[in-house]
Amino acid sequence: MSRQEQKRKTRENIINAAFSLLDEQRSLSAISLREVARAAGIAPTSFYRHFKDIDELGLTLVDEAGLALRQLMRQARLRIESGGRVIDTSVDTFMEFITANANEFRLLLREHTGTSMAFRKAVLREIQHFTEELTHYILTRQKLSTSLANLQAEAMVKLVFSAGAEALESDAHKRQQIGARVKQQLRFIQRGAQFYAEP
Amino acid sequence: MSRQEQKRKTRENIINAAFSLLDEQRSLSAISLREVARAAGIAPTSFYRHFKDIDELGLTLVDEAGLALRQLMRQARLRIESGGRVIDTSVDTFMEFITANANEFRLLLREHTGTSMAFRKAVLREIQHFTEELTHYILTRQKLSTSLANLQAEAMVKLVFSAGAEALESDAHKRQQIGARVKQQLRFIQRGAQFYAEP
DNA sequence: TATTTCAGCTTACACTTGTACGCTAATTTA
DNA sequence: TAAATTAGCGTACAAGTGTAAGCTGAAATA
Repeated sequence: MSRQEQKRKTRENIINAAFSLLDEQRSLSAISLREVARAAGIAPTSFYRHFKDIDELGLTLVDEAGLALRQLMRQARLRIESGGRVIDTSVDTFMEFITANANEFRLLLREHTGTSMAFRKAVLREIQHFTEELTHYILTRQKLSTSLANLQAEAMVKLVFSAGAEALESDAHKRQQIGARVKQQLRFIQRGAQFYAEP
Repeated sequence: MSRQEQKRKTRENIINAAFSLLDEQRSLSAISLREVARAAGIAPTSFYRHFKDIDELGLTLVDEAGLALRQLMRQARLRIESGGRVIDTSVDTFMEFITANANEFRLLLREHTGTSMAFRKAVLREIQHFTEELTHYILTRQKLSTSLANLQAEAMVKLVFSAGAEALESDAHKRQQIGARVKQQLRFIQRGAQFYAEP
């Protein structure tokens, strides 16, 4: 096996090992370099061949999670364009996402309010990206000013993420209830924003 | 000084010391018993005379922060009853609260998505209490079913807390903007819920 | 083929952590 | 006053941490 190839593979092992450690009980700041190395099957000091810090690994993980989030958005868009109702389809897709990518989403949630400014900013960037896309989408669907659309999008994203956080620690049944509730709440916002748009 | 009195005082020192350590960079799970003891001016082992665990201290801190939150609610109610506009007054009061009690609010925010199930549940209880009170209040002001009022209250609380999180790391100017935004978003929800109430 | 590069290893060190154990001195109780 | 209680302390230990230093063997390069 080529050297490059091997290195890339080990790096991937480290990343996967780290994600596997980020369950309900561990945050980024609570996993140690040695622990990650152990889970990745390498010596502690070999870690440095791939990342300067454990913080550098952390930022990489946030980026990866953000990537997954963007894939989610793309999927939701596709489903909507092939005839789904906007709110229902979006929420359903989101709920599927956090089921399939629990640790990635948990990472984003936790580090959003976490102890590292760098991590918080990294997560915020992902969320803002999410919000911007939604703003743009709203503008194509409702007759609203940009600023109203942005307010609406921001509120919606916050509610959806907040519902996602709840769903993350619920079983399938409860999760469906949460989904139904947030859908209704999103409709409140949609109607309300529309109201303020009219002269 | 009486023994009881002295003990209560030391306990308070421990609690204050812990709060002072919970700044932007530290979460409950990241402060060590020894650190708290050091900051409180006692020997590490003396800590055990007051708390079984550092987790027991953590729950105490969450309770204290929740208490502060309830005081905030009472103050908002008073201001509204003496003639303030509901949404504006509530948001303004909330923003004052997180300015004056930054570390307490930060604790609630962090542990809400934190690594300890016990802490998450403790915080959730406080937020639910908040939501219930708001639901009740909405019912006295708007003509809505209980379930619609509850949906509305839940959405509002989530947006306010979310805005609080943002405000926590902003200066006074930005904080005011955040306040203005969330006020508008709350009006969306209010209008939207009202819409769905009509036959 | 001879040389250089470098991913991964072992060893080592100085720290920090939680907490068990037993002592002291002052307050409380009898 | 004599005895009991107890808040707080000092010492000690095992376990974990990050990371510096230097080695090895195989792949890449010349």
